[in-house]
Amino acid sequence: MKKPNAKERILETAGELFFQRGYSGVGINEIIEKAGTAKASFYQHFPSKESLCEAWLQEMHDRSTDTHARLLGSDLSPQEMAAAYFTHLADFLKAGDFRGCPYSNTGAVSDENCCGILKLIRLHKESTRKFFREIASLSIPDAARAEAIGDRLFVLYSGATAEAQNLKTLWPVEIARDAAVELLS
Amino acid sequence: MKKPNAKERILETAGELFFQRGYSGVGINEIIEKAGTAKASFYQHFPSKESLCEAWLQEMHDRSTDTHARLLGSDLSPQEMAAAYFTHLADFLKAGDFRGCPYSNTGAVSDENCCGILKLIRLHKESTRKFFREIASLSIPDAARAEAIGDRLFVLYSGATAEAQNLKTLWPVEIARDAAVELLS
DNA sequence: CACTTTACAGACAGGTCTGTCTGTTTATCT
DNA sequence: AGATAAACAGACAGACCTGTCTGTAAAGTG
Repeated sequence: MKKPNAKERILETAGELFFQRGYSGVGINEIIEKAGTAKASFYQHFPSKESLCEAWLQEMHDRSTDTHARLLGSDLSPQEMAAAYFTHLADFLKAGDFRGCPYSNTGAVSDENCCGILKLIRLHKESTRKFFREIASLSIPDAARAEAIGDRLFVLYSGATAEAQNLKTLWPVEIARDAAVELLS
Repeated sequence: MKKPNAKERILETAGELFFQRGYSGVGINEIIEKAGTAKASFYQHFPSKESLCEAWLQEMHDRSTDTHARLLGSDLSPQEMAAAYFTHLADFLKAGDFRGCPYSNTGAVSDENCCGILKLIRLHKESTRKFFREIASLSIPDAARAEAIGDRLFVLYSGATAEAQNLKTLWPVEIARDAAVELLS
């Protein structure tokens, strides 16, 4: 517990740095220095910086999948689920200096060459969209309408994250949460 | 008209490149090569790459201010104004290979050192927020409610732009436009 | 014509980046 | 103890970056 192996230390350190300063703003040298490993060790575990980024995105995606499942499996009402998820976002942003969505931020500096990264971003976004659609389907009988409302929740969530980052404030999240609760009532 | 001066050529070329590949993905050397100027000429007009970025953001902001004023001064209904603005966004994204919001994308790679850039981003975002609040105030008598609805439109607009970029598709814009029209009715 | 401004051409310095390489040290397992 | 795997340390190459510098050519103005 005190001393995980090199791969885990690299992944954890890189995650923090990528999140704080963006994928393109952090170099391998800084990562290995802060993780306390040698460069050779890094390239033994990850063939490239890009693959490290993919591992990071995948790890976060797995965690968020768990969160979605836990919320959907809870006994909260749909409105409460959505509200809890937006509150979770607010806590996340507050704790992380309003750095916004790691997926969107990474996508903003990835060209079409990084297709592995772009694929993971889309995977996560579609998964989040599906999560909101499922919430919506719990309180809206009409399936087509539920899908449309779920998509609206998704767009609200994304906009709240983006603008909280740009403006370094929490009101977009609160606005989006209120709108989401209204949409589900 | 065929041959603007060096400064304008640099600004125009840099604008296209920054938009297509992001601020951090484009170097001075490429800009001046594509603009057909010398490096010395560049540094005669712009003290740094960062100041070039600020000029670019400022230029776009001025244009969007015009668009806002024109829309607000038109004889369209509030719903039509919002719908037109989202349609404008759809056209913009389609024409630009779904590169998303230049301000948000630039902000994602700027740290707190680039305070001039960050200030312009916030300026533009607050200005867009105000634009949506004014639209909302045209169809919602209660001032406080109008402000809240305007903020929702703003968050929807931002989320639509972000997710259209991530997913390379137009449905977030259509979803947001429908939601906006509903909010204003 | 002389002068000044503007732009061109491109070398250069000093730094950062990814990724490769050589070699040493530590830990684990039989 | 001996063997094997993992991690260490760090130099190095090659590319790219911003910004500075020297010098030349063209264009407008008195």
